[in-house]
Amino acid sequence: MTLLRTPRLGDTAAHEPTQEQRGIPDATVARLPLYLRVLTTFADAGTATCSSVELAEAAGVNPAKVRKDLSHLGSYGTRGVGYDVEYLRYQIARGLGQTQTWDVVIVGAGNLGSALSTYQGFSSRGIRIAAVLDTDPARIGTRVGGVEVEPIGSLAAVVRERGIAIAVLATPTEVAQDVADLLVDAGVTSILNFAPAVLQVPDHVQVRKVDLSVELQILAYHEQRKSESDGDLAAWTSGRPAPAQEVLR
Amino acid sequence: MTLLRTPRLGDTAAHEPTQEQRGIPDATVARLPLYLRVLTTFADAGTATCSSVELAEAAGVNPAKVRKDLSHLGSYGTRGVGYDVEYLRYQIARGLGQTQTWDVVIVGAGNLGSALSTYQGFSSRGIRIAAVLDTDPARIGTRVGGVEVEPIGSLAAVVRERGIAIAVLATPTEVAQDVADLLVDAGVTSILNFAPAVLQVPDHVQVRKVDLSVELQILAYHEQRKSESDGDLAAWTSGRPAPAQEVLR
DNA sequence: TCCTGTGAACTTCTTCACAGCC
DNA sequence: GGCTGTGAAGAAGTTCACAGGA
Repeated sequence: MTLLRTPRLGDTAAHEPTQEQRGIPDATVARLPLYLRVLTTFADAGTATCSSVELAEAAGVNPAKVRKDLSHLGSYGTRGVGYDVEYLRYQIARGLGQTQTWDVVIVGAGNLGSALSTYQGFSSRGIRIAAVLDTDPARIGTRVGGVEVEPIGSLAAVVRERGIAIAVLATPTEVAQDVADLLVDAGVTSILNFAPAVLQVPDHVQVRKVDLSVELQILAYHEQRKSESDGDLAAWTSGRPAPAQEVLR
Repeated sequence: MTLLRTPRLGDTAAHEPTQEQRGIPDATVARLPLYLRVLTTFADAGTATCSSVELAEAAGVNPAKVRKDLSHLGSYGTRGVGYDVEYLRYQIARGLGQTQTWDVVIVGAGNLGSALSTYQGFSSRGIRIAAVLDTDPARIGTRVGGVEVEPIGSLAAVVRERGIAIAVLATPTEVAQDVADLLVDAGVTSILNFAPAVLQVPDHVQVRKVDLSVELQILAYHEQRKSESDGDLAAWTSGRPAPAQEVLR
């Protein structure tokens, strides 16, 4: 047995990313808002200081992960003591870009769009619903969540005048790509897509997708596995008929 | 310097996971529903066969990833040819546990709960909204998406009688933990949580969280980075005042 | 003593590249 | 020749464990 190892790439330390602040890992970015929320509850409760363990417990993650995550922002803790709640809160907010408020346009004033428009909790997280658009004349002019629904034709003007970079796509799937094209043309560079469609957009536009049925399908997969190991290991061949939900307790 | 290394765990190869079918990687499970959807559009278009490249393009992922993902289910392709659309569709559905329909209860008939109740597209993915519950007397008895809203007191009976394992938590944050406790007591073992709260549940209950503001906050973070590198590298010190959104094109 | 910050081990996921079969 | 299935490399993320400052 030889155990030869090819040399590793990525050892080109010649041009390091300069310093901190050059790119926080995706996984960390996804957790920072969670820490922020926890710190806000701490602050509301009058807690001035917290340890990584306390933060971790409240956020439901591993303490080492908290420390590693925070270390990507800088060294804002004090050894032997912990983190100053207010100071850390500010630093995370700054790292996330929450020192400014981001105006967002929602396209689609259906059930989901309306739900999002009325969602309490955006404003305290640096998000403001600046406009809601729809094509349906019956919806245009009505108010959802304090914002008047405007025709989709206003998109370009709305984006330009209100300096909007982020859009929420909450239309039916069939028109999702067309709306995405309109958004890109209007100058939007980030799209949160609730339609179960793969959007085609230029490279400079980022898309995040939230797929509600996928989430349930994932849960269903794990439920299936539970019920498989839950006694009836027996039926385990191939396309056995659906075992009826009563089996699931 | 000693360089002592604690012995490695996980070398107990004595009890290997037996075979395939023992656990599909999480990342793969999260993508299978996407493939399923693509295959359905292929089938609707009359396509009988497809390659990993075609599937990958339609799903917006890397072809190698598609093949690796599918290999976790078994060997259902034909070398030199590709995959039979119908056959693969069935195999993925089976792998995901979609040969049966999963009844789901939604708790909270507010805007979000209503939006979910009326969401078209669950049914074709093996999900059926079996019940919608709320505490508000004004909502009880009304119909959302063809289902009559029932009082939260019916939870235990509903879960038992309809054999429900999966719940959607779409209540205000303040009551989320209380409702989660009720769900667990009623026998629910999977929760899709839309409330921005970290739920405390027993080990046998799995929780997936969808946090709408977090998604927007992540997009905002990347927007911030774009605008930083977009010319004004200059202002890069510390808590500089928000640069007004006009900068963002 | 306590708790952060971090190198390094470990795990998981992604991508490459090619052997093998049609 | 074309395309799958997969070992192995590479990248990213997680966790451990401990050095070191308060």
